[in-house]
Order: sequence, then structure tokens, then C-alpha cells
Amino acid sequence: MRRGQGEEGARTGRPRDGRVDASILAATREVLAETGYVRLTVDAVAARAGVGKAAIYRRHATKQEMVFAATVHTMALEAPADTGSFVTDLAALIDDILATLGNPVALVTVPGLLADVIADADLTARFRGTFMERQRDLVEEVLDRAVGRGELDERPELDLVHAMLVGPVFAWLFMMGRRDGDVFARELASRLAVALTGGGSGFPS
Amino acid sequence: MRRGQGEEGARTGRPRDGRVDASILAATREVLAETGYVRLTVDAVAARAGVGKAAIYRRHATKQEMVFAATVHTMALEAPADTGSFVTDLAALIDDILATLGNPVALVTVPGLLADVIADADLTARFRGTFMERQRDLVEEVLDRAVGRGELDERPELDLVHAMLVGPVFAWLFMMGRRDGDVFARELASRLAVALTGGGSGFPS
Amino acid sequence: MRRGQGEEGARTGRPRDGRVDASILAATREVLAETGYVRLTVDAVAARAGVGKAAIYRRHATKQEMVFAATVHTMALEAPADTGSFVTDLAALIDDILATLGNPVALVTVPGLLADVIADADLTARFRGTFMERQRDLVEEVLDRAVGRGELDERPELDLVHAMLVGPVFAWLFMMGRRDGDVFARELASRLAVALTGGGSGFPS
Amino acid sequence: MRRGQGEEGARTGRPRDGRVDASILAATREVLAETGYVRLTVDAVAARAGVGKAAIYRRHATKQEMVFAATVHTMALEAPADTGSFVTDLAALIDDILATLGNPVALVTVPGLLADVIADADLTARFRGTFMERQRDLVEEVLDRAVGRGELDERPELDLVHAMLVGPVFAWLFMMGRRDGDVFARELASRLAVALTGGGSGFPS
DNA sequence: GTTTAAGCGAGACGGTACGTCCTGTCTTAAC
DNA sequence: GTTAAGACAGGACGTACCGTCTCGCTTAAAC
Repeated sequence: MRRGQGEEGARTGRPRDGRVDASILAATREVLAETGYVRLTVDAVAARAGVGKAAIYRRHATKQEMVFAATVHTMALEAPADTGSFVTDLAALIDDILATLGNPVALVTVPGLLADVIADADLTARFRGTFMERQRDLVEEVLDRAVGRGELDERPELDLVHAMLVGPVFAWLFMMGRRDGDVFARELASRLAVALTGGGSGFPS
Repeated sequence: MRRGQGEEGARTGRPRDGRVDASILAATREVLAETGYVRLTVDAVAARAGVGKAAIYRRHATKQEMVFAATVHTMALEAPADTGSFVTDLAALIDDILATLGNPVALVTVPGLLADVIADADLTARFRGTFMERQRDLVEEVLDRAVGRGELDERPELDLVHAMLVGPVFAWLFMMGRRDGDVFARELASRLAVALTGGGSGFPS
Repeated sequence: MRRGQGEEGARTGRPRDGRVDASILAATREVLAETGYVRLTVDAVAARAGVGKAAIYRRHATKQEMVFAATVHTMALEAPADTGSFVTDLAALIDDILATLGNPVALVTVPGLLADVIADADLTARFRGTFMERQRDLVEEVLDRAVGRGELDERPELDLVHAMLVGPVFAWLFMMGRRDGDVFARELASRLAVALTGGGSGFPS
Repeated sequence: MRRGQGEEGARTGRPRDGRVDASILAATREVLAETGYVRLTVDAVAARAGVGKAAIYRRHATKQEMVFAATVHTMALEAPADTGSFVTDLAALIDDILATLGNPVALVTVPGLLADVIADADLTARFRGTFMERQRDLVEEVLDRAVGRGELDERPELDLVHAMLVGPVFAWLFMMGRRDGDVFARELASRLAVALTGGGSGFPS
């Protein structure tokens, strides 16, 4: 019987060893860093973690879920501090997204994992309900602040803005293969601020 | 010898049968449409095409290259007609990209293929040298026209604009899973026109 | 690790399932009986045995070794009872060899398997070290008995006698394609007794 | 259309090139000598012969027939001269058979070819009708001479004697893997003479 | 303290796809 | 119509990975 991690039941018997959970996730990230998502195998993760495959499948229904747990769940973006202006708020958010998708493990994981997530309805729901939802909330927060400051008249369509933020970062990293993100992030934030406020500023000079 | 289409040599012997090339690519697209990229198998393509596996591997070194040839090579965007204004040019280009990435076959192919392309240096080079390069040229064309019309003072960084065009479309389709592209495309074009011209216009009302 | 039956090590983990060993060998014999050695495929054996191909290749490095294990290893001749005279001992031994090489499975297996065994140094060594060696021991036993009885003055060269026993049976079955072995076996025994004792008897009348 | 080598037809057009026939058979023997029957491929023979595969298949229906033609047809035993006594006639015949089966090409060809011949009814008929029949005739000749000389009272069953001659040679070479044939041949002839004459002689001392 | 139930590492299991290789047929251009 | 070259359909090979299951053992809570 498979048992989700948070459920009840399993009242007797030997409890799960928390160190096993941790070493599986750590090994997953190590193997990802070494071989990339496409070439990662569960056996390699088990061997690296010093763990049996059963211990992995007791915790994660599929390889995809394992990688999902090892990467997406740690991609929790923190709420960006209020930097005082829309454009700098945007820049901070973009930096966050760039850090999330552009770190060495994510670089070799995100496209493959995304493909498998999309091919699985269950994972898609979880992906959208956690990672995307969280990101969307941050976008909303930043937009609401700008409205509050009077920088925006009204909040634009959330998904559109979301796509305009995360999409270019993804394209920059995975379609163009560029690794020089800093200038890009700054410039993107500036352009998006213009796009959304309908003209004017950009970064304060 | 592998993949000899463009090479010289092989001057004698039975020439490749062009109908085999075509039926492999057609079968690939059919199987993709039915099963998606992740569940496509070479045997299924061979059976569907009425072809031996050797005929496939004589043309395509791996399954990935086969799918690449069957999809990316047919994604050749046509040069967008001059619609008279920057914003409508942008809208036309976005519509093109949306049609390329959002048609039924692409929807079940692009994420998986992209993942495998990125994991393979050779395919990455070909992907960038053909599909991305072509797209980039179109972006350049549209920007140059706008400069010529006086709508832009100078041409912004090409890759940045490219990422701001294709990225949101990708995110909309594959991260958010949305299939209602028309309004999105119109709105995106409008916002990007603002972002790049530094304010003002948007669609003519 | 390949073929670990007799080796130490591999002390942990799930042990090999003896029923799988048995069903592979049984299925091999069934498929042999139906299709013959040349047309036997590993997939057919796996399907018939209800077993994955990996389970087969975990036990047998090649198709040849699998068939070898399924046939030669079961061809263990039993030690012939002392029948009281050289000629009847010989007849019994020849009957045994005839039964070993002439049963329905062996008839469609032996020539092809022998060819592949000879083409593989490893299998040749195993074939000689088990099947041939065992047979040779029986020949020796029968000869020694005859010496003990005074029917032979001294033991003739063992390999020569061995070849004169098994060779004609092989030729009869596989070169001449004859299936009427009983009279042949009796006559052969009689002639060989004469050849080895240097004249005289033959079967008691 | 396939066309047996000896048939008429093919009245017009370019005549077959006799050098092609010869080079195919020569190449077959060369490749056999190098790789053995089991690992011989038709492509290798074609390449070695500097010939297209079609030229081979126009002459030989299958790989087996090609090897058959290249080897068995050249194994034509010559009629043994009358050496004056049964035992020396037998020795000469055995030497012939040993030379036929024990030469370098035959050593790596006979078992595999025999296996394929047996698996094919057509080839079996040809094999028996030519090679075996011819051999059998020689056995008959030698026996008849012995009867004529008064060394034998009556001619024993031909197939039995045939099996007792060729079988041990085959076993010696291919089952026991022995390559020291001379003493073996002499001893075998002597023993068989005893077996068939019912005692007595053997080689004249 | 014993019992019990589940966890554990190891690795065998059924299944499926891969990419390679070989056979016997077919197709081209050259002769 | 034959030739050399080589593409063709078909099908088996042996490898690799997935997710499940089984072995003997360990570990903590329940009794």
C-alpha cells in the first residue's frame, strides 16, 4: 500500500526514518546536478542515497514526483519586501524567479520536469496549485502595491502579467541558453514597468 | 553513414526513397497527436509509416532527432507582411508564434522535445541555429520596420525582445495551461508595443 | 552480476525465485519442441514462461547458454547397470545415448546447439567438461567392467571408443536422418563388441 | 525471378559473368575461414568478393545454399584406389573423410551448416542426394571389393557401416575437438575392419 | 520483556522501449 | 539483362529503466 506522507494511518510499526527522507531528496539533487533530469535514474538516486528503491517509492509514487518534491518544493519564493516602487519591486521579483530557475540544479531539471509534469494530470494540478499559484500571488502582491501607490490605475489581468514575467525568464535561460541574467533582469523589469504603467519612467536614473 | 541527406558521397546504389522520408515524418506527427511525445515509440512510428526501424535510424540518429525533424523543421514561420504599424506587426508575429506552439501536435510535443533538445548539445545547436534563429530574424525585421517608421528611436536588444515575445506565449500555453490565446495575443502585443516604444499608443481604438 | 548460482556473495537482496529458473527452462524446452532451435527466440521463451527478458538474461548470458542449460544439463546419463556382459553393457549405453540425442526436443536442438557451442570457447569448455566428460566416464566404466570380466585384455584408448559409440549414433540421426534406432543400436553394439574384443562373440544367440 | 544455376532461360541480355560466380565462392570460403559459419554474413561475403548482394542472391537462394555450394560441392570425394586389402581401403576412405571434414574451412563450417541443412527440407534432400549419397557409394565400393576378395562373407547393412565410418570422425573433430587425426584414422580403420570381418586381422604388421 | 507491524537495504521481478544487426528483396544508374 | 551499391521491410538481439515485490533484518510502539 502506498501512503502519502501527510496522512494518518500507519499507527504502529517502525516509523519512517526522517534521515531517509532527507537523503533521498539530497541525493536526487546531487544526481540531477551531475546527470541532468533526462538521464537521472531512480537506481542512481537510491545508490547515491544509500537507500533501497522501496524506500523511495514508499515516499514518492513516481520518479517525477520524487524530483518534483526535491526541487519544486524547495523553490518556495519568499514574499518580496516592499522596495518602494513598482519597477524595483518587479526587478526584485524577477531576480527571485531568475534565481529559482537559473540555479545549477534547476537549469538541468526544469525543462524535463516541466515536460513530465504536463504529461501527468495529477502533477499538473499540484504544480499549478503550489508553485504557479504561489508565484501568481507574489505578482498580485506587487501589482496591488503599485495600485496602492498610484503607480497603476487598475490591476491588469493577473495571468497576463504572470506570463510576461516568468515567460521571458524561461525563454532567456532555456530557449536562448543565456546565462548572463543580471542585466537582462534589470532591463526586463524596466520594460515591463513601462508596459504596465502605460509609459513613463523606467528605473530612476 | 548517418543522416546523409545534405552530404555528398553515396553517389551509387539505390537512392533514398523520398516517400519513406515523408511517411516517417507524417507518421511521427500522427503518433505524436495520438499519444504525445513522452509515450511515442519508434516502433509505433515505424509500424504506422509501414517502414522498418532501420529506415528510420538511417535518417535520424535518435528518436529525438526524428521528432525534431518532424516538428521543428515544419515550424518554419513565414515572414510577416508589413501591416503598417508596430503594434499590429507585433500582434501578427505573436499570432504566428501562438499558432506554431499552440497547434494540437505542438501542444503535446514542445515541452518534451525541448527538454530532450536541451539535454543534447548537438540538437541544441541545431535548434538554436534554425528555429530560434529564424524567429529572431523575424523579430529583427519587425523592429527594423518600426525604426524605419519612426515608431522606435533605436532597436532594443534583440534577445530581450525575442524573450519577451516567445516567453509569455510559452508560459501561457505550457505553464498556465491556457488554451484561450486570441485575447491574450492581442493584449500581449499591445503591452509589448508600449514597453518598447516607451509609452503611448497601444492598439488604435 | 551474471549467473550467480554457484558463487558466494550476493548475500542480501531478494533471492532468485527458483520457480522462475524452472519455468524458463521448461518454456525453453517447449518452444524448442514447437519451433526448433534455429527459430527459437528469447522473447518467445520469456512470453511462454511468463517472465521478463531481464530474468532470463540475469541467469543466462546469451540465448545459447539458455538452451544449453535447458537441454544439455538435463541430458545427464545415468550410470548403466552392470548387465553381465560387455556387449549388453554396450547396448545399454548406446540405448542411453540414443535416447538422449533422439528424443523429440534433442532432435530439433542438438545440431544447432552444437554449432553454436563450438563457435563459443566458453560453451565449448562447459560442454566438454560436463556432457562429454560424463559420457566418457560411462564409457570408461563399461570398458573397465569388461576388463574385469576378462572380456578385454586391456582398455583401449578411451576417446577412440567414445567416438565410435557416440559418433555413429549422431550420424545415424542427423546425417542420415533415420529414426529407426532400435535395430541400429543392437547391431552397432554387436559390431563394436567385436571390434574391441578383437573378434568372436557378438550378441549371444 | 530466381533462377537455379543450371537451368536454361536467360537467353538474352548480358550473360552472367563467370568470374562473379567464382569470386563469390572464393570469398565465402575466405570469410568462413576468418569468422566461422555462425558469424558469417552475406554482406561480408559480398564486400569481400567485390560484388553486390543481388549477384549473390541471383545465384543462391539463401545464405545456407551459398555456403553449401562453396563448401559441400567442393568436398567431392574421389573414388579410392584399390589398395589391395579391406583394412587399407578403409583407412584410405577414412583419411579422405578426415581430410574433407578436418580442413580449416570445414572445421569452422560443418557443424553450423549441418544444423541449417537439417532445418531446411530442401537442403537436406540435396545434402543427402549429393554428399551423403556419394560417400555411401564409396563405402559400398570398398565393401564390395572386400566381398570380392573374400575378406567379407556378405555386405553388411550399408547405412550402418556408413555411420560407423563418418560418425566417429565427426565426433572426434567436433565433439571432442581433437585435431590429431592420423593415429586416430589408422586405429579406427583397424577396429572397423575387425568389426566388419568378424575378427582377425587388423593392419598387417 | 515480548510481540507486532512496519520500516529498512538489497536486489529480483514483469514489462516495455531502445538502438543495432542481419536477411532476403528491390531500385537505381552504368554497361 | 547483369552489374555494384545500397535502401527497403521485417524481426531478433541484448541493454536499460520503471515501478513492484520479496528476502532477512532492524526498530519503535503496544502490550
